[in-house]
Amino acid sequence: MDVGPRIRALRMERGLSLSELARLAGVGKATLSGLENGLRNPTLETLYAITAQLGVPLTAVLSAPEQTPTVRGATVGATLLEVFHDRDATYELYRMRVDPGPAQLSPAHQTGVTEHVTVFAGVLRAGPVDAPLTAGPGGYLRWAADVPHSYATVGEEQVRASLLLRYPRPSGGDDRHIPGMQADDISFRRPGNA
Amino acid sequence: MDVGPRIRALRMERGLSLSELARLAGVGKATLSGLENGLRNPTLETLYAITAQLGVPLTAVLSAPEQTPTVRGATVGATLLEVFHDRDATYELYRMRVDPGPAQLSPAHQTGVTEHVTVFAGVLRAGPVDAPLTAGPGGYLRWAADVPHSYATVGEEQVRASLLLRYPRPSGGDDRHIPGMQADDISFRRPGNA
DNA sequence: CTCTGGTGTTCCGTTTACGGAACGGGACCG
DNA sequence: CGGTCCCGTTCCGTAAACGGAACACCAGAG
Repeated sequence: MDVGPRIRALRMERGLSLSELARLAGVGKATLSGLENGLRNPTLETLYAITAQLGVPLTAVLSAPEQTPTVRGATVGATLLEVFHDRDATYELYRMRVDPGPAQLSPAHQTGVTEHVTVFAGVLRAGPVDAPLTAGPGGYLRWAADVPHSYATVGEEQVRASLLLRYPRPSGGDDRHIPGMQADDISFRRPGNA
Repeated sequence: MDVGPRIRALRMERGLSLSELARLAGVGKATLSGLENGLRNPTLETLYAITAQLGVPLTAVLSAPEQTPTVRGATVGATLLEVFHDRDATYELYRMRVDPGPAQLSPAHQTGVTEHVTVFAGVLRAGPVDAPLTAGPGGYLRWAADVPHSYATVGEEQVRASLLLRYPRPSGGDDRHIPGMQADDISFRRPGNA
């Protein structure tokens, strides 16, 4: 939630001095300085004026820290994940690459979480450690993610897939649908290949 | 940037009264009330206390207003957009549905922004208003989005597509690749159908 | 009807984020 | 050396976001 370092990094990237950015954004130098150093608690208005001038949305400086696990590549040949997440925090979309080698393990998530994987390339064997599933290109897997689970390639080909992490609905709690968005919508399945 | 309505909606979803949420979040009722009604310009600290209590990340209530056009269903048969966005704010992914009828218009975005559309179903005619492009199922379109552009169906079938909004790289500025993510990765194209 | 317990809004004194100006510190030049 | 021109930080009066209390309103109970 401390946006200071991020703001400063973005400003530096653009080769702007503090004075310049303050002038461009129409905020006081004192404000920007204090903000970058974490000495102030900016209002949305102030923060927006600055991020808009930097050309990034507010969300760029507000990483949701504990909400996005982001298990990015721990060891060599490990899985590599890229992150999307929706605004209601009910699901997160990852790009996954699994390289040949020992299986990648993922700890149990909170109860109610489900994982949906659609394979693009390669053959993936993934799911609960005691009952993994297998899918090839175009294939689709799904499992409850409240137990430890694993990902591994079958054969020597790298696997490319999408991974959808579904969190239980904040209210209600049924798992039937995401409002305005069907699971199929992001399953990357070939059209006409139900 | 007016987070009020979103906060109120989230609170309602959870069946919380204003007084309850204010107490849970440790903020004054006056603050929450004024905030929901857009009469105040909250600090990050205040906003975070509330969103944390609602169980959503800050980003859930901060739709980047003019950065995400989000032309959600203005008129009957209008386009409907669903949002993803990455954490580096270099691209945003939408699901798009275009219903038959008059073309949907979108104003120019900031310079350097490109749009990439991949059609799932139906036939789409979209692009700069003076030079639209056409694509059917599996087809792919791309154009610079710094001019007004439009979306329309060809024929009476509803169009379903993905829309990728690419913002210019903060540093560098070339359009060659998204770090760790190739355009192809999210093009929804059929594998083996370059 | 009155009373009680809840809602959300408004009043108001306190706290604090705000921007302009003043400041200290280098880099460069004469 | 002094003078100039940037940088980023600190000072300080003003504007505004803050929380607590008072308020108007409504629903149900007695």
